[in-house]
Amino acid sequence: MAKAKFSTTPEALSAILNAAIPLFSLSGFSGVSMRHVASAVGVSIATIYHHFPDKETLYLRCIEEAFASKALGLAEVLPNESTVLDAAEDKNAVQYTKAEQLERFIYRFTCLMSEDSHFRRLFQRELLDADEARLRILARDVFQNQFKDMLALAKKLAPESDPHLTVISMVGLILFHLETTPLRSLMPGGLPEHNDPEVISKHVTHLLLNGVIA
Amino acid sequence: MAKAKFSTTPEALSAILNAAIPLFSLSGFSGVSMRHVASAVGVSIATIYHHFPDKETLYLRCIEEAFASKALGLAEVLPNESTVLDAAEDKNAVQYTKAEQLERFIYRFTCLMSEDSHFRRLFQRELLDADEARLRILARDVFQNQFKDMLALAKKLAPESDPHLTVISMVGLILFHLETTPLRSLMPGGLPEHNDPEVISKHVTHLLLNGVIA
DNA sequence: GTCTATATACCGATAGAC
DNA sequence: GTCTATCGGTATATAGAC
Repeated sequence: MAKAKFSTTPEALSAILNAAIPLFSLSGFSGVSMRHVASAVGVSIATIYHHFPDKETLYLRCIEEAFASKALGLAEVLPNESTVLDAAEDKNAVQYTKAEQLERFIYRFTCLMSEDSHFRRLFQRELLDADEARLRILARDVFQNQFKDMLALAKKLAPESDPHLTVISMVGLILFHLETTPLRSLMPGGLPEHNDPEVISKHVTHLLLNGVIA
Repeated sequence: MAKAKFSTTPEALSAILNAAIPLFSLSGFSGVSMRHVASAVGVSIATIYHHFPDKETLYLRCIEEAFASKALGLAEVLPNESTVLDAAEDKNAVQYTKAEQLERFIYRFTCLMSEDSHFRRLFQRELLDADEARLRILARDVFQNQFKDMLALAKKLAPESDPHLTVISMVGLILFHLETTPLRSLMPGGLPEHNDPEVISKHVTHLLLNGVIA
C-alpha cells in the first residue's frame, strides 16, 4: 500500500509546508492561491503539484504539520498522566498544591500559545470551517491525549465540576485573551501590557482560583 | 456631501444584506463570490453592483449591519449605565446582589450569543483578519458603549481586578464554549447538553463566582 | 432597477520538455 | 524534481439595452 506517488525529498516538502502554513494562517484556505504558495517557496506552481495532488491535500498537510508540532509542546506543559515519569525527577518530585499546579499549567500554556500565532489562527479557522472530517482527525491525532491529561487535571482541581466544561473554560480564557489582541488597544481600558503572557496568565490564574468577586 | 450614487430602495438593499450575511459568516470574505451572493438573492451580479460599488464595500456593510443589530440586543442585556431608567421600573427596582447581577448578565449574554451564530462567526473572522480600519469602526460604532457598561459592571463586581481583563475573561468564557460546539462532541467527555446555553451559563457563572477549586 | 453580454485577470490543475 | 506553457473555468467588475 505505497502511498508515495512521486519521489520527494523531505527538505523540499517541509520547505513548502513552512511557507504555506503562515499563508493559510493569515488568509485562510480560500484566501491563498497555489500561486501565492509557489512564489512564497520560490518555485513554480507545477513543483507544488508535484509534491501535493491538490490544494486541499496541501492545506490538510499544513494543518497536520502545524498541530502535530504543537502537540509535542503541549505534552510538556501538562502534568503528564500518560507518560512514564523520569526516575530521578520522581524522587525529587515536589508535592505541588492545587493552586500551584494550576498556576504552572496556566502560565506555561499561555506562553506556549502566545509563542506562535499560526497554530492559534489555524485552530480558530478550523473551528469556523467546522469540517467534520478534519475536526475528527484533529481530535483523534492531535488533541486526544493532551485533552485527557487536561481532564485529569480538571478532575483533580475541581472534582465537583464537570471536567469537560472546566477544561474548555481554562483553554478558552487563555485563547480569547490572545485572540483579542488586535481589538484590545481600541477598546476602553485596553493597555499594551494586557498582551503580555505573564499578565494574562496571572489574571487568568487569579480568576480561576478565586473567581471575579472574591 | 450626498453619498448615494444610485437610486435604491431600502428593501432591495436589505434583501442583499440578509442573503450575504449568512454567506460571509459561513465562508468568509474570500470564500464567497459575487455570483454566490447574487444567486442567493435571486438577482444578477450586475444588480448587486448597482447597489454596492464593490465586494469589499458589500462585506463592510454586512459587518456593520450584523453588528449594529446585535448591539441593540446587547444593550438590553446589560445593567444599563448609559440610558435613563424607566421611572416605573426605577421605583420597583429590586436590589440585586453582586452574584445575582453576574448571573443575570452571564445568562442573558449567553442566550443572546447562542441565538445566532452569524454575529459570532463574523466577529471571529474579524478578529482573524485583524484589519485595523475595520476593527476601529467596530470598536467605535458598535462595541464602545456596551463595553463601557461591561467595564462598569466588572468594576462593581471585582473592584480590585483590572476591569478590562475581567470583561475580556467573561466574554471569552462564553464565546469559547459556543465556538467549540463542533469540536466538543469529538473530545473525551463531550456531551450534547454542554451546548445548552443554560448549562453553559450555569457553569460559567459558578466558575466566575467561586473559581474552579472552591 | 434589473438585465445580458463582455472585458480582463486570476484560479486550480495538467502536459510535456529538460 | 523543476521548469514553461497552457487549458478550461471562474473571479471581479463594467457597458449598455430595456
